[in-house]
Amino acid sequence: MTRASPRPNLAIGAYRHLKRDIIRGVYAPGEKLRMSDLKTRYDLGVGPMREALSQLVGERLVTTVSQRGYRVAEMSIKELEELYDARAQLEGLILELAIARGGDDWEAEILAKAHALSKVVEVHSAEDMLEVWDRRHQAFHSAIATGCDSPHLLQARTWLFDQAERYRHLWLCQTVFSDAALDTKRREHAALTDTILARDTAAARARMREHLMSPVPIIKRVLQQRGLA
Amino acid sequence: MTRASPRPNLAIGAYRHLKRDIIRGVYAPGEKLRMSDLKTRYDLGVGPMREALSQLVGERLVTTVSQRGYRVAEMSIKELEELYDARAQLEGLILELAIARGGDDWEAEILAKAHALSKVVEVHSAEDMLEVWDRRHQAFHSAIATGCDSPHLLQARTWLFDQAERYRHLWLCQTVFSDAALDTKRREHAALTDTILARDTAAARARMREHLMSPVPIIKRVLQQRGLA
DNA sequence: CTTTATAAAAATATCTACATTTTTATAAAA
DNA sequence: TTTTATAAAAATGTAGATATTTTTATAAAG
Repeated sequence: MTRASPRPNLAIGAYRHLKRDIIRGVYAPGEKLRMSDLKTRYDLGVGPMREALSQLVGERLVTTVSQRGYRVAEMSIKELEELYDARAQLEGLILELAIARGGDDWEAEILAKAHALSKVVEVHSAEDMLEVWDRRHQAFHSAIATGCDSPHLLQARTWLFDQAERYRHLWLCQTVFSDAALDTKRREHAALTDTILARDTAAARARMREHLMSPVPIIKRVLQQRGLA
Repeated sequence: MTRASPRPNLAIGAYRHLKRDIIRGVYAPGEKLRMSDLKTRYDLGVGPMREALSQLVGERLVTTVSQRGYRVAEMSIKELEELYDARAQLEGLILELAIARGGDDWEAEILAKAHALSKVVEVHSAEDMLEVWDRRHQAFHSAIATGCDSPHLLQARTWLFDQAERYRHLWLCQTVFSDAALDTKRREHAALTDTILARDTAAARARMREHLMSPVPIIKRVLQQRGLA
């Protein structure tokens, strides 16, 4: 009988909650995070709140200068472009390794996840985009990546994803896919899956890059509208 | 006149100090980090110490379970092998991008750093390995990587390096290079530099991988001697 | 108008006391 | 011997008080 899992301490809840709020754009890029406000919003004292912030600093979603408080990390078009390029590059590497290393179970998992994703035939709201489509979308891509059989590369991938998530959130909230757009995405995913199952590395990499970069112009426009250079 | 930089808070110093101690093996893998001991050793109270630990948890050098305290992350041969493979893969990607993107200044910087590294003609102690040779060695490799022109990929690289640093430390402390070994390393670095300057991506990648993986058998033996599977 | 100086208000960072949880030591039962 | 129960000791986590630093508001000087 293993020991029961202890109740998570307050810092853990605050970390999760604040991280989620940052990603969802509750705070503007560069916005000051004042302790008096945070204590109230997340219902805890200074100590655990500072712990949560420390972790988010380590994750680069929050910046800090001693005695000058904490701020949400900035966003910019320049960062967007470089970040998405970096993600596409790493995803290409991971995909190549997965194609070389992944077995039958890996293929089966991709097909299962692609199927679940394709079953989303209509979305009505930004909430649907986030909670329904994008969950399955992420699961699909994770299934592909898992074949690389490298926990550390997957962690680096996760970190880049976390950095990109604020930008992705802009895209997903801005964009409610029409039926036609969903159909287009379904085709993209199917074509990507085909190249992967065919173990055609070059084609898979090209499709993956194109697929990953497709939200960039949309996000760019949103950032421009918000006056972020 | 810009504002003076405020004095770093206590958590920052503790973070740096503890991180350094972990990397240098002051604590064994998996060792319990007891707050009463940490407070004394790093001369501060619970609050800032917990902040420092939070950041190290985010960096995966420390693990924690609520109510059960903190521990230094484990090490293993399995992790060593996967981590070094991941590093070699990412370094290969970064090298390929650097060769495609780097200009004349980048080449000049590599030559300068290679030159400084080659000037180390003898090392007498583990301290020399760390403070003299390895500083220049890291600077050489960083100069190469910088050409990829992707801050996010470089950050992912840094994170992998941090994960590897405990393992590297075992190697560097275990291994005081003889003059002959230094000469061999010098040749490796020169050959690597040649392939880079020749913009021969395939050859450069192959040499880089071989070079990066060369400490693995040594580290493996050290881990085995210490009973880490 | 801008700059400088000052005081007050607000924010930041840390320590300590203390409630809660976990671990350790010990004794008894199986 | 191992397992169980109990109490004591130790460790963990947090709130609140407080010292320090920064920011804001205001007035005076240039």
